[in-house]
Amino acid sequence: MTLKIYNTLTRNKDEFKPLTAGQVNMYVCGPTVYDYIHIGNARPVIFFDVVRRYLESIGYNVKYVVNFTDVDDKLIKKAAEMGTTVPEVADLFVQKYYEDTKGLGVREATVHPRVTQNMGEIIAFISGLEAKGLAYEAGGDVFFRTSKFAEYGKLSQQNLDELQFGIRVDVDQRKENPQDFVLWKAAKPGEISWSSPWGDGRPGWHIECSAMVRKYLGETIDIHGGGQDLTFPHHECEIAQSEGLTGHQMANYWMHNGFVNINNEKMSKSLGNGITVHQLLKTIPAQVIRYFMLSGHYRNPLNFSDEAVEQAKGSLARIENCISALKHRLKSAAAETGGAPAAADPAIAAAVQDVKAQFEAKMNDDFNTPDAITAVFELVNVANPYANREEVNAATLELLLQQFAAMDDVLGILAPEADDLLDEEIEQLIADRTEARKSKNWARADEIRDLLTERGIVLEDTAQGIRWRRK
RNA sequence: GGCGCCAUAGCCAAGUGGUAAGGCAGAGCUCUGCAAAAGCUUUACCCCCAGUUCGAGUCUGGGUGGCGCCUCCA
Repeated sequence: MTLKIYNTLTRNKDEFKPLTAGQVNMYVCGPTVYDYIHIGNARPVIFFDVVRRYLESIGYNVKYVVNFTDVDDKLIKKAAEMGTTVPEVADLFVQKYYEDTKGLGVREATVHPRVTQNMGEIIAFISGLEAKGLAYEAGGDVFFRTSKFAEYGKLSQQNLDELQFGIRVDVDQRKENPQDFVLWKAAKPGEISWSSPWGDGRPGWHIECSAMVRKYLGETIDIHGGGQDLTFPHHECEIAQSEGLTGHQMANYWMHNGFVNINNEKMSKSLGNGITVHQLLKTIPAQVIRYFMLSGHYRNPLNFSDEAVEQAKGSLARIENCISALKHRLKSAAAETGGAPAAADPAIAAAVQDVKAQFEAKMNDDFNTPDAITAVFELVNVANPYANREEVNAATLELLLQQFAAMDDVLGILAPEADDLLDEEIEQLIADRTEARKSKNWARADEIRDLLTERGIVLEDTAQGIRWRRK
């Protein structure tokens, strides 16, 4: 079974073939660290984390690079507002990025390079472009000469004659062509700057990714990803720079995720409806956020709302209850079988194989996470009836649990193994309730159950004794 | 103006031309001391109009509605 990836470059689901067998080099455009990351930023963060996890799960060694843009106009503005320096703003929000993404269960990238720590490579890159006639200097700024790169526009399939340049930002009159873009910006008085052959200044936005991709991953990489808004101009410009300089294709597969709307509206500063991950994690478990993000296909728009969160919670509860039931049965099953290991139930084993195959087939189909989640529910639909049987065996329970774990290793939607130690007081209350129930003292039993509910512990009476879980 | 995306049940969301997955919510039932969890049952003329086809949610054309990008927004 082969992995297919929708490639923005070809507008087609292409079969994935890595440059080097068993190895995937992948770059995703990271945040500009001038503020907390918001729910929109969280989508590529979570989605590409899942891409990376899936590639690893099917045996690839993945080198995953996510950059930080730690100097630009927004940082300069923020530093002025906060009465501090650009590096301090950057350090603060890089730190917050790590905290928030860790909170979302995201595995750290192989490398998180920062623009300001790669200034030599960036300047060398621009010099290389200049030497090839692909860049020109004008008053301390350096621009990319798009007229010298015939394929400019191939990623976004834009017809340059039809583009309306300057629709949002006035065209700099020093440009030879309006579509030329800046590689190096001369510093204004007092601005943070680095010295260069063109005077003091700082890099333009696009050049950092070209320079860091080349440095950390090579001239041609396997996968380059980011939000769909980056297709043009950002990724288009990266291609122009990198392919202009090296003469080699920059990335074989270009992936772009869709946007997150909030209550069916575009998230924007003017609407004031931005939500940071930092805020979100205070009230919503990370697993619920991940489930929500993965419940839609990554290229489709996704609408965030209270209702969507509630639905994600409810859906996850079904999976978690199932796993909780399996674990509970496993405890008593281990005691019942008394050491004689039984083989897994063949019908269940076959069903588990089907689920495994379904999960992989869906992930192989351009990372169809909504359908992959359906495979998880198919397993729930197999596991629940089994967990309700009078007789179970440990091997089957373990097989089911392993398959849940394997899928969750990719999706990361289940809460990590909680510390099952209850305080003595709570243990005692549960024991008291069991006594009360034996003597049919229902009032006392219900009283204790209510007490525990208030403490966030849900009790479930089963044929195999009390099962409890944290709410 | 150009390029591109989307439209499936109350909600979310898949769907390779061959009788429309899955989840949430709702209703009823079973189990339970009562619950919870679980199980069973239950809900779609796939935005509209043409066309191609033995057969269209799926392909083509035309509408309608929503959205993204067009130089620093994921």
